[in-house]
Amino acid sequence: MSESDLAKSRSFMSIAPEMEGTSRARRCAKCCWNACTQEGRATMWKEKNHEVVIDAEMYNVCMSAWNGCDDVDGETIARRVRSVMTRMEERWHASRRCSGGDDDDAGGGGDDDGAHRVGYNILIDSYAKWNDNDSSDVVESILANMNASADDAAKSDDITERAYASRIRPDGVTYNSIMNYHAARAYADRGRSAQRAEDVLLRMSEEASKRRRLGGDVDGDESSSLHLRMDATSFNTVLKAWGKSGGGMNAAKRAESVLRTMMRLRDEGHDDVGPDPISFSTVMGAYSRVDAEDLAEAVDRAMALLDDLEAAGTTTSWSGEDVAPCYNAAANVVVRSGTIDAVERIEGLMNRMRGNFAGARPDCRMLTSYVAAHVGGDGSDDESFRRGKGLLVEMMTTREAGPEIEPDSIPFNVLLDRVLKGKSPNRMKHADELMDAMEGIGGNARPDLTTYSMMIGALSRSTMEDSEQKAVDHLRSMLKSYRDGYQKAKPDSFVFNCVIGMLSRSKQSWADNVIYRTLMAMESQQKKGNTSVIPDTITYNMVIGKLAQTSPATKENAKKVMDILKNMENPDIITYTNVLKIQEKVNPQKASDIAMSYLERAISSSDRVQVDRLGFQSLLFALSRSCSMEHARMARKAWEWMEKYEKAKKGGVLDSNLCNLVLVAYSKANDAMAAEEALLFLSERIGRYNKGDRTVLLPTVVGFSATLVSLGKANRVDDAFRLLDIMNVLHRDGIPGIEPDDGCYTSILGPLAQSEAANAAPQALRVVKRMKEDLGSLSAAALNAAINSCARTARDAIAKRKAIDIAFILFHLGRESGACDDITYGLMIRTCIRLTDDDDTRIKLVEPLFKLCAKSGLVGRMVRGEVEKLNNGLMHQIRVEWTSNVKDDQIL
DNA sequence: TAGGAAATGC
Repeated sequence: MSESDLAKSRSFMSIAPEMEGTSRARRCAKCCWNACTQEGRATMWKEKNHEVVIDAEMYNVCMSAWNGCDDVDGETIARRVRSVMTRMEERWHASRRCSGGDDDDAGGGGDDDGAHRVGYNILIDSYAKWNDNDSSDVVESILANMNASADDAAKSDDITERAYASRIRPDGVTYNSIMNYHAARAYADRGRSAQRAEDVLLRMSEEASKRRRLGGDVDGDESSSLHLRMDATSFNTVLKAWGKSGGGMNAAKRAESVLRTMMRLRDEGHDDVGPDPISFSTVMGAYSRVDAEDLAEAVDRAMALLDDLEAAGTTTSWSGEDVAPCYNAAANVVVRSGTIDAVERIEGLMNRMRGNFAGARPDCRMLTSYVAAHVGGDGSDDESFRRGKGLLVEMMTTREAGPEIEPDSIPFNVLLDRVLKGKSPNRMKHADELMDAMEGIGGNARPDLTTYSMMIGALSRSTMEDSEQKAVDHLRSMLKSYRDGYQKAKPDSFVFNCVIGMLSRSKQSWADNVIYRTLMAMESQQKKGNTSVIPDTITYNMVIGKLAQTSPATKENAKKVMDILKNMENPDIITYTNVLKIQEKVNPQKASDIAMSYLERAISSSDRVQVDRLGFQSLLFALSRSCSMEHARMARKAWEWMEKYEKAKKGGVLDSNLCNLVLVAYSKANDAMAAEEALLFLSERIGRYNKGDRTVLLPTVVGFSATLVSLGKANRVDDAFRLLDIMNVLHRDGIPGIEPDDGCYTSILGPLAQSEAANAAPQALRVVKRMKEDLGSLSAAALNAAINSCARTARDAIAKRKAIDIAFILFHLGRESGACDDITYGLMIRTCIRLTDDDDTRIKLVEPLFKLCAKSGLVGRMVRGEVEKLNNGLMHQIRVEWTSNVKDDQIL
């Protein structure tokens, strides 16, 4: 930055306070920002030339400009203001250090103003705009530091230091800003922040009397800074805090008692803390936010407050305009109370206002309550809708002397809200009529963002067949209205998302095309600088949801989904639910990796848990499809984490089906420890159940089956039997869905057959025998799995001989139960072929099997395949039998 | 430094 640039910035900044309007405020802020961030270089330049100095005032103007920007979010404002302040402080401290004795440099720190209370006041004010962030301690420490610095500097013998003390000492604005900070945070914290605001008021009062006692001696000749005066604003800010606190009747009464303190102080002669109309309307606002059952009492309190207002009005110069908000607030309490005579009471209020304050007349806000009183609380019948609409149109229609009440969309929107929430079958027709009326009146009464949001929102909830067409039409007229310069119709992400959501659910053939065009329109709004239209998490979720829905799932779509995910700022659980939905079909291993990393983050982050039922299910499901032990362990960890969280919160995420998924994950894992850990998980739960905890969630037969799979894999048949015993006990105890079925036995037998254990065949026989005992019959699946285990395991001749015996025992057990199918014969033949070494023995075993098979009409593909493996001679013999016994269609 | 309005996604 050159000298002239800096000079330009300076002169620009000097006119900044007169500037209004967002874009100009921003431009100014940007200019100041540039000036201040370039300040390091400017200082170097200054040191050479002894000329250009960015002084405290320039910093203050810069901070004030940022603080005044209303089209950036509060966090940005607070960070920018703080950043300017930090530079200013650094600069100030540096110049104080070098001014100590080195007067070589005439342009050095000595002539610098240094930090000023105005800057800190702005800083505190900017923190109040940063929502969802607790800066209470930061803000309080700014105040404490200002006081400490001032006290410190005031003790100095140096006159410059003492002047600094007077510049930095907190003033009334500082204290009011601190209270305003707490008031801004008070929303629904049930009075904690309001109490803090009130505490600050008390401290302010103590500080004011302390300074009065000290008189003008502390800060030398700059004694004006010792004046600290409380004013009505200080008290009103505390009233606001109680009103916003969400503390219901108690908070409203606290507010009223502060108001009564103001009246007492006024009566004692402290005129500048006497209540003004704002005080009264704020307290009445607090009464309008009490719980439903307290509203009747709230109406009485509001009326009593009006008595006090009117009494005070006789000795003040309040105009009708000043007090109108109080009557409006009272009318609002009346409407909320839902009292039957609301219309009459509001008419009474209007008369009362006119009678007590000359020139007072009802305004748009009063009209809003009046119309709301006409249509009542629980929706409206056709008659009261017409009356309400007629009233609005009449009052806002221009006559010779202009309209009775300035056209405004808000009372229309209130009526529209009631109509849309009402039960009249004509409500959509009424809504359209109302929008036409708004259009007809024109100006500020034209449909605005709220109107369109309500209409489009209502359409997206309705089942009308052409609702998506209507919503699209509304969005179009909104865009046109905004394009024509109507700022109140500035679209935001909500209306776009709502329409896109409807279209993505639509069955209309044109919907996909219009989704695309709507996204384009969204992008174009963004490009034109409409900052309230940003594709957000919900937008992306709908797009991802749509991609994940397409069937069959393709790799291309999965990749698109992953690209979107990568670029998303705040993917949430719904995003991941959709991402997993498509990845599971395309690449299950990747799906479980994604689930793993999401859960790792969720578990380790200190933030509030953001996992809902559906999301948790898809996360566990993804993990349960993996073969990795790490994933199984994560499934268990996530379950236990969620269980702990639910215990504290009484949520409803977990159920038996989700519990099953943990055990399924272990059953898939290829790891020696899997069975052990699955049992541990299970026995911990059963142990709790046995100790009398009836709330513990147990898996169903699905989860137990999965555990039996793990045990089968590990060849732990005795443990499997114990588990079956436990299932029977629990079943008899009345736990639903836990009785062992034939699938349980198959679960043990299947992996047993896959295992390479030498004793697999006798183990399988034990299981089959137990199955027959327990259930009275066998299933083909179980039987086949057992026979299969005979074929795979035997190594030496004796073991082979034994395995064949077992296979035939199994076969006969199967025949007793009528459980043999074509696969059974195939497996038997395969077993015989594999476990015999000479053709004689082989044919001796296979031939009767085959005959039996053919006789039962069970020659299938597998039998055919096995028989073809026999050498030619044998093949021939069997073929003779085959062709004489088997019909063609059975061969195929 | 007060006061009247709306809402989307698995």
